[in-house]
Amino acid sequence: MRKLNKAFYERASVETVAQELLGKKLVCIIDNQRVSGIVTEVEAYSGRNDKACHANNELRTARTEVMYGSGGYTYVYLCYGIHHMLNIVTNKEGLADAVLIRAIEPLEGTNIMLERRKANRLKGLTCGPGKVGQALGLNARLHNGLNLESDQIWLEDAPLPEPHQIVTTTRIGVDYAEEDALKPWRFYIKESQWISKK
DNA sequence: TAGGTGATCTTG
DNA sequence: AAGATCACCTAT
Repeated sequence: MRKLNKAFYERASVETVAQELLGKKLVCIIDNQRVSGIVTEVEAYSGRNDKACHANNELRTARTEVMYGSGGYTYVYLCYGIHHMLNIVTNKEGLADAVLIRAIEPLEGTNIMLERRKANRLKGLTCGPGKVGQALGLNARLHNGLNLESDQIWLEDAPLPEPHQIVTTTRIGVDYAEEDALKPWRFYIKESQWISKK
């Protein structure tokens, strides 16, 4: 299956890219260990008119810099001192949008993911953004700004889920974002067993 | 339902 | 230079 390319990520609508990432295959080769999974839950964040986004109000710092680059790169950051969160940078250079990968369905390398997560069953293994980062072996210092057409991490094309299989809700954990907390920018696959919260 | 955890950002 | 904040997870 072919890798999703720059044209896919550089599109102007981050909500569209977010929805279309559902069902795609995420492959990661970190520490020589190949693991993969199907994307089951995502959230869109926009650098303009979205108080929930780290790059809101054109905020430009060392951390947010990668989001201002062109689409098709990783944005990995540490949250609450513990969780390494994987985001996909979208849109053109200068426009800081990103999609948070919140859950995947484990596919290849499940033994490695179980070991990294110190778990003994697939149920609950990768349903939540912190769990995804841990299962993939991601680290904010090492894996921020990676090209998604590289051989370390990429997404492979797959058929879109039917519209009726996609559930749309508000985003998790963004209550502080006032009116933007109401944006319906979280998307997940309805019947998937790997969802952070139904 | 509370607490752990540490980088990041803002304020003084 | 210090303190508040934070796109979460796990265990009581």
